[in-house]
Amino acid sequence: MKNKSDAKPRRRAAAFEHEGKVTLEMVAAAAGVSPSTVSRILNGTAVVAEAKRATVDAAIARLGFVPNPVARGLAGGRTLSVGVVTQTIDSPFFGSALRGVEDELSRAGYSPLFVSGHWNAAQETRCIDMLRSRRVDGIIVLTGRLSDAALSAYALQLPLVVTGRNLKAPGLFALNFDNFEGGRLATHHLLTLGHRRIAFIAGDPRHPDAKERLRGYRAALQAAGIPFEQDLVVPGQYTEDSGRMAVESLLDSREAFTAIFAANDQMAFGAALALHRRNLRVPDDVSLVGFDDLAGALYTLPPLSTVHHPVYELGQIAAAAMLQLLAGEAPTAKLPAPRFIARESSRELRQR
Amino acid sequence: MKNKSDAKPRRRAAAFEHEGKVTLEMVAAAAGVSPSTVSRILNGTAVVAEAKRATVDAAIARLGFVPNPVARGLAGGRTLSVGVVTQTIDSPFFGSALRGVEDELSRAGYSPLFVSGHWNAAQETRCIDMLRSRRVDGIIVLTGRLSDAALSAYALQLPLVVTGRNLKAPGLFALNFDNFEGGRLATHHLLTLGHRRIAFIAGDPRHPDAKERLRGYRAALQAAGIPFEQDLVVPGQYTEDSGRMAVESLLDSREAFTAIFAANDQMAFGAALALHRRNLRVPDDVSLVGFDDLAGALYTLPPLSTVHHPVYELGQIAAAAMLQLLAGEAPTAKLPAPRFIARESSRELRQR
DNA sequence: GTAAATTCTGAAAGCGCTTTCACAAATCTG
DNA sequence: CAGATTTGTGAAAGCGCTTTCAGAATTTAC
Repeated sequence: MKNKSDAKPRRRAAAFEHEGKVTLEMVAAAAGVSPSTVSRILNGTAVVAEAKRATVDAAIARLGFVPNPVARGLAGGRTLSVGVVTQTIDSPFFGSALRGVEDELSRAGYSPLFVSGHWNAAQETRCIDMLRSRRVDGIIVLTGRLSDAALSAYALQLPLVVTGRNLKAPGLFALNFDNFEGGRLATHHLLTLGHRRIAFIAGDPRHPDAKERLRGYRAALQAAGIPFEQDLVVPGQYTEDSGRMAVESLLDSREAFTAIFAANDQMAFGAALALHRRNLRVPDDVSLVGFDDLAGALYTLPPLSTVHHPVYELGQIAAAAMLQLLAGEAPTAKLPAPRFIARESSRELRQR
Repeated sequence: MKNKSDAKPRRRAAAFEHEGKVTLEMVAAAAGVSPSTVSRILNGTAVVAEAKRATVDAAIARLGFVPNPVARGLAGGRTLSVGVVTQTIDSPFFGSALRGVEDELSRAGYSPLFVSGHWNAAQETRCIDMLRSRRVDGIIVLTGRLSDAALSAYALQLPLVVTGRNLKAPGLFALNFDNFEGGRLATHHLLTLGHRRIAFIAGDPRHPDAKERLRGYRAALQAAGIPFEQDLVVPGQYTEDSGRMAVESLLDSREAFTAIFAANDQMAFGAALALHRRNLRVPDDVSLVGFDDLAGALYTLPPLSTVHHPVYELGQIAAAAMLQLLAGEAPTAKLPAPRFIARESSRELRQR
């Protein structure tokens, strides 16, 4: 009795399955060849006589046959899917990257399998194990907290593309953006406008990108002969709210500044709100620049000056590199260099 | 020779595969039982003697066995994965929903497979076919352009959860937000503040939600005894830029208005920019309200008054409903009712 | 105490495809 | 033109699991 009710959904599922599904075997029968031959034609694994190939192609078309990726995965070890470890699927930053991955992968008939690591090494490890158990052909890791050593170890087992770090290891391709140069560019922009006291809202120091952006800030300062002041640097977490709080603590500290460089756009958005609340106008009272050039940066009031980070391309290039790895080639692609986009949130310093 | 280089990556992939993978068969051998028994214990398909169950559990733990979902999918028809047809993976709106889906699904050991339909019926059809070929156990369709008839047909073949429409069909569960009420609420809010000439930036009329929101706007107007004016409604596409253009055309038309209700937040963001460019201040010169309560609505200048749309919950509930469908139960969940969130972009009308 | 009904469990047949293996046919040597 | 190569193809063995089927071991019934 218990059994009966248990079986019900399963039986229903089974009924769903065999719904007019055309199998390779049926194609073989229809074309009068063996399944092996059909498989070979499908995969281009071996040369097949032109006549047979034509017959089989015709049969495939006539029957509307679509190979079953699940069976393929079991038999061949290839699933035509690649895992993508992202951090937060609903962030404007990763969203673009995922879209780039998706577009590029689907062009080659691959499907992405997205999982979120939530900036947590343990979680990321679990994600990767899950992806492996699902037999993905390769994994793209977008930034994250996993150690280089851990990643290198995984790369021994299946092709890996990682972003946000510089790392050389067998079976692994790393794609990095020049965050240092970006940080330098943004700071340089403010310096050019005459700003001398530039506050910096930093990202989490565990992030290599965050560290690099800070390094760029310091380098630009140094190049301009301006001493670095620790008190002008406030910590943030790459979220809007942390940007807001950073500005508040900055204002409370009574440290003088005429410009703010936020290590990412999201924090810049928060910073803008905090300034607004204190009746400070951007850019008249304070110049504000961000980093990443998120889609939203165009629609803040005023539109945000920022460092363009080609996030969509990042996803695309990472996916293309994965495809190359899978094809046994060695990817060489690089990300475009950072560009600063001056919009309306920054202006020349005027004497007050 | 050609063959040799072709074979290389494949062989490498094969080497990756058999990397210390523990199979069910090995567990069976270790526990001294048959594979069937192990399978039964894994799936709870039948009662197994307590002693054996213990031995097998021990063996599973000792060997660190993890069942292979691919094989399971082939053999049993269940893949523990559900397809999610979204429209744009990098939209702030869908991002939240996807996150809700992901969180809820993973709680039950299922994985989501995200694909983007890009507001295009043909593309969505392709996505669904792809998901079916990958043997997902069910599909969640977030809004989209597919006809109700097409969805009902799919629902006959595998469990379906759809959002953004009211639809009753076997094997299908529809989850809808009360967009009419939301539209009414937002308009009512502006009316309460004394506004009489309220412009409406509409969404694509092919969207049922967009139509409902407009209907809500009209209903509120009517309830207040204010005649509807076609010239105060301008078309948009749910994107920031379309919101910007809508306001520009509105301003160019010289139609008088004191408030704007944008049918979604993204258009409200664009609208805010357009107003700013024309030196109109929000909310002093024009009140502005949106719809959706995206994460970004908190960080616009000024923070946007809007209708809260529980998008994350939408994803969660959709996923939970799918899980119920899969378990053979009939879901009954409903979305919370719309709430209006008054922030700082709207204020009482003052005589000018 | 035997016949009948219940459990529990293993053998074996797939799921839909890939891939080795071997063999027949075609092509090439000298 | 016999022997050595090189194709092109089919048979069959999996991939790792689920699930029927039927037999063995218990339990229940009369």
